[in-house]
Amino acid sequence: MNPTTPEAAIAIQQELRKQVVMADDFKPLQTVAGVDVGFEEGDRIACGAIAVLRYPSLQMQESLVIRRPTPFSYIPGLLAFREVPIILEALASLKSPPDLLLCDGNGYIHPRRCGFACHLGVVSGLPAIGVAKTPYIGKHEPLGAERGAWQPIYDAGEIVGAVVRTQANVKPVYVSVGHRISLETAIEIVLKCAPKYRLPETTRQADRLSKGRKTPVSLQP
DNA sequence: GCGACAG
DNA sequence: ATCTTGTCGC
Repeated sequence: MNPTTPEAAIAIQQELRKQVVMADDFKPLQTVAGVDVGFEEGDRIACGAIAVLRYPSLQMQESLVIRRPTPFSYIPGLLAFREVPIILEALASLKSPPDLLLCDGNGYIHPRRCGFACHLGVVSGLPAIGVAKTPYIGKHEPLGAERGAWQPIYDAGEIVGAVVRTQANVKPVYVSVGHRISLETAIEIVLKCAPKYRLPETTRQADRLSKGRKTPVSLQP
């Protein structure tokens, strides 16, 4: 699972995509985890963070941060090979594995239908959802301004994900299947995890941790 | 052929 | 992703 060339990495993605399960396959959620990777010293150090929250209260249950040398530079389409290894290592150190992962980055919204969330979901075996902050591929109809509004994203005649408005009059997020979940359920969970801010609470906490911040970002100020 | 391109 | 202050608005 450690490709030396982009071609080898692409070959791995094409194998992993066959293992992606795009239907709900998990027990009632008790915990959801946000995963994020930040970088320091201008890309030399990768900082992997995981925030495990209880569901649906979204109260922090466990968090963890680890630092490792950065494998290689970012290549569009191959983000997972740069960030999945450190997250896998962090996951293995948790007291108890989360019931579902909310990833920073796309899942099925990917040129080969195997973005970060699919990749991490398959190799970890855990249910996963992709939540990206900016568009990557595909097109969609205009989106309503109210919280909860969403539109499917199409690419090559296929629905690959959805643009979802998590807060009224705020930029939407891009949601897609990672592993062991349907797009419909993924949208529902993302909305439940983002009751107050644009990004899911899981992602916000993991992001805070990966940036070395110590004080929790407020959920109820 | 010429850009665009998650984090 | 990261480099970076103040500033406009609710």
